[in-house]
Amino acid sequence: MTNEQVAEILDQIATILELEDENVFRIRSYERAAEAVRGLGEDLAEIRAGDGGLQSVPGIGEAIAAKIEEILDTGSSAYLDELLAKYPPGFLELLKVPGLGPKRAALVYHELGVESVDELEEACLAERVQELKGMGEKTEQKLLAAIQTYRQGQERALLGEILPVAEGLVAWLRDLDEVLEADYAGSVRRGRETVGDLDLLATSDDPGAVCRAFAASGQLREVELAGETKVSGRLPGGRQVDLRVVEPESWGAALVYFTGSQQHNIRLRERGQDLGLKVNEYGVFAEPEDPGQLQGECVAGETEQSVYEALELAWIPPELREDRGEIQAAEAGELPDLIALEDIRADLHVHTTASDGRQSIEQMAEAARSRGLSIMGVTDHSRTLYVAGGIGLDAIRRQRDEVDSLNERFGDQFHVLLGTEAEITVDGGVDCGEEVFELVDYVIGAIHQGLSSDADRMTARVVRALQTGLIDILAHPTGRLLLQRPPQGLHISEVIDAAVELGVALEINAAYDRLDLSDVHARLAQDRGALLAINTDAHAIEHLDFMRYGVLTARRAWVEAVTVINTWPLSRLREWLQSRR
DNA sequence: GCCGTTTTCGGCCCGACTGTTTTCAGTCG
Repeated sequence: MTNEQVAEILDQIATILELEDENVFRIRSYERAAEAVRGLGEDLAEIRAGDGGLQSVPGIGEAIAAKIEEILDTGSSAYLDELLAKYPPGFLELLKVPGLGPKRAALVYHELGVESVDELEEACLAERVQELKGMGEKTEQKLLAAIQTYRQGQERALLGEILPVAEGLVAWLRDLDEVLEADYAGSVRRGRETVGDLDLLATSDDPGAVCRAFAASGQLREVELAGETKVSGRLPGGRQVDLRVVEPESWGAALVYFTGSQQHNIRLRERGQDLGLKVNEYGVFAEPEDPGQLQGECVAGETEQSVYEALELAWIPPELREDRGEIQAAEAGELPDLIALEDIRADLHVHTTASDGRQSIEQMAEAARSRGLSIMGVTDHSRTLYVAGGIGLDAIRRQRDEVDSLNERFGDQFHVLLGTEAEITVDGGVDCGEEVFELVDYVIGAIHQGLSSDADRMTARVVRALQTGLIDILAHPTGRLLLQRPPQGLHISEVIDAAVELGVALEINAAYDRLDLSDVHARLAQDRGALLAINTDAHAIEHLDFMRYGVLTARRAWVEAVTVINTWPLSRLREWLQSRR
């Protein structure tokens, strides 16, 4: 049972409790527990066996701990099964239709016997929904439109697909005369690996004008809602976009509010309550002096710093705003000094035409240099990876000569290291013979084949490969492809421990469909004392720009520059590689 | 259901928008 699977069960329980009109705080507890589980780097089984057990996790108490233990032992929850039995199979799908929440889903089920999205559509077309209490003709039409939206699918998109779009829209907004400031917020600003929609924020003395201009701009395929302070619509690809425009004095408060995860925001507001302050998207407000007033004096709001300061907290970087301990750290003045893109000197995982890349070593090196890097490592695939044009000894000899002459030309301006991306074989061997090992400066180990074996065997295979002493960096450790292929069943905790013991650096592969290690795993790795490497795995010049996604993931993992070998100067990097031989 | 330098019981974030309503429920973020 993976943490994600357990989290999904907890979420399902919460969803059905909503249908049952249960106590909202009980529902929130399940939701918070699910999020807490998703934020764990270690497997639940491991935490269960450790000090304090499952209840050491904030948000998991006696009752939910018992349910998680049952899920870990049996693979399911009797409580969930009991709840599910009250509804037809597939009923929960109904709740994915935008605008149809638990109350109305329960209503159409009990009153009309609607059990699925298809049946909901039939009921709407038959004009039976509008006869229900609290429903009407307009609601029915909206539901029909929402069903179409739902069927177009694409619940989430990759960060790397959305971030450039967000930047384009922000630039467009900033160009408007009426706009004072503009930025993107939401999960994009937090740097989450996938995002559901795009949140934009702007300030203006004339919000209505900004909204009208945006709605009429042609940036959106369709406009779903256009008010004086808010515009909702869909991008040409169908992705949802929300723009909110606030007065300048609320800029910071709005940015905080629209950036933080729901749990982070709840924590902030609870903290405000404790301090006698009310926090909302317009500012931080003192208690009203006389009871007649709705709202007290505004004590902060123009900048994010002012909002956090009013809550007696240090400013929290957006990537940390997930309720994963950042508020406690900000209170104690113990926030990490997060790595930044400017800290990166090297990209150590780059392919060329020698295997399956599109450009030569020289072209990739020039491109890396023009991007401000001072070191690049060439790591074409090793021979056994036929499908990617893996190369053998002769080709690596030629690369060695080419790299050496390039370095002569670059002098101390830039340096190319020669590596190899060596295949980890099914038996835990490393496809890197003695002669190749002597020719290269370092070895990246990776698995591309035989991905289907079970977790115990997979873990043993990777650990054995690390123990050969041949590998300096373990590439994309779990092999996941976001929205396509789940991570390997791999006991990541054991792999991390082995990496720490053997001094192997674990990669955060920055390709935005991988981001592997993930944020939670990278955080665990740093906590355990592992070294990390952030590499683009570029197969073409433009892929070198993926570095930002790797850095965002590292920041979400609370990673500091000192942990990441790509931030080291050449002398230190060389020293480290030498010491491993 | 969780949690606690004011509590082991009694609290628990806040607001916008919409459509249906004579004052509010549902949904969303």
